[in-house]
Amino acid sequence: MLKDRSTEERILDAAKKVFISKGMAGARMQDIADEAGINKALLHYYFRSKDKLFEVIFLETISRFVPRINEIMNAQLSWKEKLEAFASEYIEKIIANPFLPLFVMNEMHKQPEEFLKKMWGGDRPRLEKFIMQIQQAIEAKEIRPIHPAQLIMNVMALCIFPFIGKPLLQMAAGINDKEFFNLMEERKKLVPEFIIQALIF
Amino acid sequence: MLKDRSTEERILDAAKKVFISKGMAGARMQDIADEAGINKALLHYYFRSKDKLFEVIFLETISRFVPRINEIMNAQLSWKEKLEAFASEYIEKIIANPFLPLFVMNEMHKQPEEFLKKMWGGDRPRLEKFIMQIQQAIEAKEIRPIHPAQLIMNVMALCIFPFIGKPLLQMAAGINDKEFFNLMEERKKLVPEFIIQALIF
DNA sequence: GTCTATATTCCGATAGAC
DNA sequence: GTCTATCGGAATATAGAC
Repeated sequence: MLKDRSTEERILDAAKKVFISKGMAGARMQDIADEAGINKALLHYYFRSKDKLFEVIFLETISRFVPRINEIMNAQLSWKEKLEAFASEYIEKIIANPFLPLFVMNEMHKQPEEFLKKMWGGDRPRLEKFIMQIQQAIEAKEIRPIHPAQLIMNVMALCIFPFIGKPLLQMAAGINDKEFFNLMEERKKLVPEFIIQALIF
Repeated sequence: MLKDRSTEERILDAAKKVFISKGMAGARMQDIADEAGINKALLHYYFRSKDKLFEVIFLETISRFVPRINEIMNAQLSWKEKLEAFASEYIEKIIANPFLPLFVMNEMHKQPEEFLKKMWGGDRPRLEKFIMQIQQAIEAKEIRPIHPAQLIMNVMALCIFPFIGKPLLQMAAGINDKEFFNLMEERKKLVPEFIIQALIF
């Protein structure tokens, strides 16, 4: 807790930490106040309600993750390069924010309709160009036939799931935190390789 | 709500539905009472507290999913057949209980220590045999070298994640509920194929 | 802006009639 | 066993002093 940071900034950092680790329903305003080193009343002074505070955190958080998808998927890159860039960058990001995927998935399930509008207000992921590249690679007999949606699911699953299922995986595979971290680092290269091997003849 | 089902049974069904869709923290005893068609007091009559009721639901739920892992992974099957059996059976099960993965992942993250003890009290997943088969296949140059833990992550990710990330995937890939269901059916065969193709030379 | 104290609402749990 | 009514605590939110 640095003294020179503004109170509002400290609240936002504290709220992000608490909301992401406990979820909206599990988070307590007292937890956030303690984490920020202030009292509850100040939270309401800066942000009217818990709902408002949550909304700020939520939108700010996902806005740091969405735009880069479009940058990668619409760049002048081959489908292989896009897979490599996506896996590498997003696994890297999630390593730095390991609780974020479960948080986002939870809130997406709870607020399906209005969430979508706010999350991608004019900022929907645009995968058409990538999908066309895949379809062309299929027609050119470069890769096996696959529904583009299945491929997208596989990419997201392989990048995101290990962080959501970490406890399950640690139990099933018998690995500790350090080993888990090393495996995640390795996945930045392993995931695109795995996918490309599955696709090509 | 069938009249001839016992009150305890109705409560358990209602609690399962509410807990799985809202999580422990988000679920209300009133919600469960309404869903079961009774009042709150009866919940406490049958199960002392919310915690106790949740524990019953949680253990009963996962116990229907864990043992089958050991059955498959220790059967007299090749590593390919085990992958096919696991993917097919678990995707099938999750299609019938689509909200269950997110529920289980959430509660695993919240109760890491005691969760593990209860979840696998003498019933840990035993993947040693499968792991040895993979290592032997690697040594025999049948498949590419891969850390067994990475393979296990990939299998679980490809089977489980689509249900957790459904809203995200529907947004990214632009698919509706009916199309999503069809894709999940297709995955029972697609996932093992995808993995095997990625593994073999 | 920041605090203490308090109001208000919500929710799990219990008491007691039937 | 099942209900209504209510308690008691916890959590969000507000009032008001400084």
